[in-house]
Amino acid sequence: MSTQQKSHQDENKLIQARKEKAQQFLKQGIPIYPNKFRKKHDIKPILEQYQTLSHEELEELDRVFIVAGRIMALRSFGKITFFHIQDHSGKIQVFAQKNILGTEKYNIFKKFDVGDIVGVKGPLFKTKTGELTIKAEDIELVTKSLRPLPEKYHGLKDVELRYRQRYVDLIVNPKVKEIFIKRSKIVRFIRSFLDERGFLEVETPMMQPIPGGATARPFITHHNALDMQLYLRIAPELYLKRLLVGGFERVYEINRNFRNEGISTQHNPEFTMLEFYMAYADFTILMELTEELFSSLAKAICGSMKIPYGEHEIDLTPPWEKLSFYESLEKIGNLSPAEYQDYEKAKALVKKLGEKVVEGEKLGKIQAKLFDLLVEPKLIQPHFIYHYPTEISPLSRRNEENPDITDRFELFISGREMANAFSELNDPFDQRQRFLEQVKEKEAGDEEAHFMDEDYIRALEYGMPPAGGEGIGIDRLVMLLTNSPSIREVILFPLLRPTG
RNA sequence: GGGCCGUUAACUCAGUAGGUAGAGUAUCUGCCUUUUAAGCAGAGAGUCGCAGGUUCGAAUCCUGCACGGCCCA
Repeated sequence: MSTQQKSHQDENKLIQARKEKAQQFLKQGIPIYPNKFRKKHDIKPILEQYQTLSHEELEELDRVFIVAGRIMALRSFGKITFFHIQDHSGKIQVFAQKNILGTEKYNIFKKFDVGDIVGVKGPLFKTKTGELTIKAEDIELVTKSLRPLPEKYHGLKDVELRYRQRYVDLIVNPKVKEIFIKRSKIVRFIRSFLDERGFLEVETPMMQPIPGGATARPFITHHNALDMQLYLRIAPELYLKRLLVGGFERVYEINRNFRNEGISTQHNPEFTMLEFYMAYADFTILMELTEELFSSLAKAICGSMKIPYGEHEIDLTPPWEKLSFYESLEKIGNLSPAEYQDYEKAKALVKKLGEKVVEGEKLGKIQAKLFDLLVEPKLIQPHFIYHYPTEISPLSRRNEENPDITDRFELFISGREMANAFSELNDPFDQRQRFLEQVKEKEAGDEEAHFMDEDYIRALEYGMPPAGGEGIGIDRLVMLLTNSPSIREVILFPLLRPTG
């Protein structure tokens, strides 16, 4: 269906009427999309500064305010009208009176609709009910709105419409706006947290010839001029570590990753990730840094280290619980070493729990599935799970005492993975072996297995200082700090199938 | 991929043991100079998601499809 047909189809009488009204304005010489009005004041500061003043004090103030915003509610009484206008900062009531504006202006104003953007000039006063209000001496149309807004009391509830037309959601649901303001504050907090500690923010490729740094299916694209296949990145990790080789000792990047996988309340194909790398540090130092980051973030954003999430209260006060991967299988998963160390028994158990086991899958991977099924959902309060099997950690440094496990941890809160960190593997011999293992798995049919990256090996051969590195899912963090049940509530435009 | 649920006016929602499609908000008209989910009186507004089927008759029952939500994988 063409755009034109489509736009014709979703016309309705209300839109028709507004279009006709707009034509009437034009005929009267009233521009419907002028760009001449210059507002001087934001609404929120006006409310904050003058809310407490008395009637008399406001009268003595003798100040004219020039504000602009969208008409949100209109209560008309014939010769007077009350309405609210909403700008980016807040909402204030405006009082329009025929005697003050004059008949001509008042009659034009009376034709304005809820949703129109208007500019208002006038002094402040307080109504009988004590609401701080602007007494309009002038009102002009700044932008005509052609579509009716959702119902004023219930707002826009239809989840699908809210995501497809987020602009409407943002106009009518103040809580949605708050989430995205918080999201911005969270990201800004993280940046200054890292900047203060000497980290350098960098940007590395989103389009990569070899996708690396995570086990995930990539999106594939093609560059015409170079006639080459490119992948949207699944992680920035290998590029950031090349920068450690290059001599930057503390780097971070906050940006989008893309994974060609399913969509759920916790997964969007593109999502935002923080990754940071710290030379001359290891995973234990990162645990402390993570505790510090999360707890100070909660305090700054939510005002407390104890925050509500769903039916739980999450306590982010450090220090957090720490359990090794195998300890967690035993203590939280209630498994015995005999159950999770025996390949056949572990495999049978995974199948019994309803998860598939791919032929030839290694024990580490099966243990990870047991963890996902039996442990992860129970980790409501913050838990560091550390010492993951080497088989499932191809970029992590081996533990000095036991080469079958790595100096790696993941952080879980509210039953979800929030961070993944490790002492980085900087031994090019070992890294090559690990890549070769991955390539074998890829050849055996595991689409998520890592690619061999010869240039990355070459970089390690120049020498990468020992380092700790960590990735934190920003969307999930925002979900946690805004008490949002779905990742779509914290992504402005989540991916949806297009309609018709 | 599987299961369950949803889709009715611009928005929020009712609805029928199968029998002419409803309310509130919004819109339009009229009255109204301190309202704030303003009020009062009146009017207009719907391919009941789409396509088939059963039936004298389907928004309602059946099948398929689309989109979405939740849960599982």
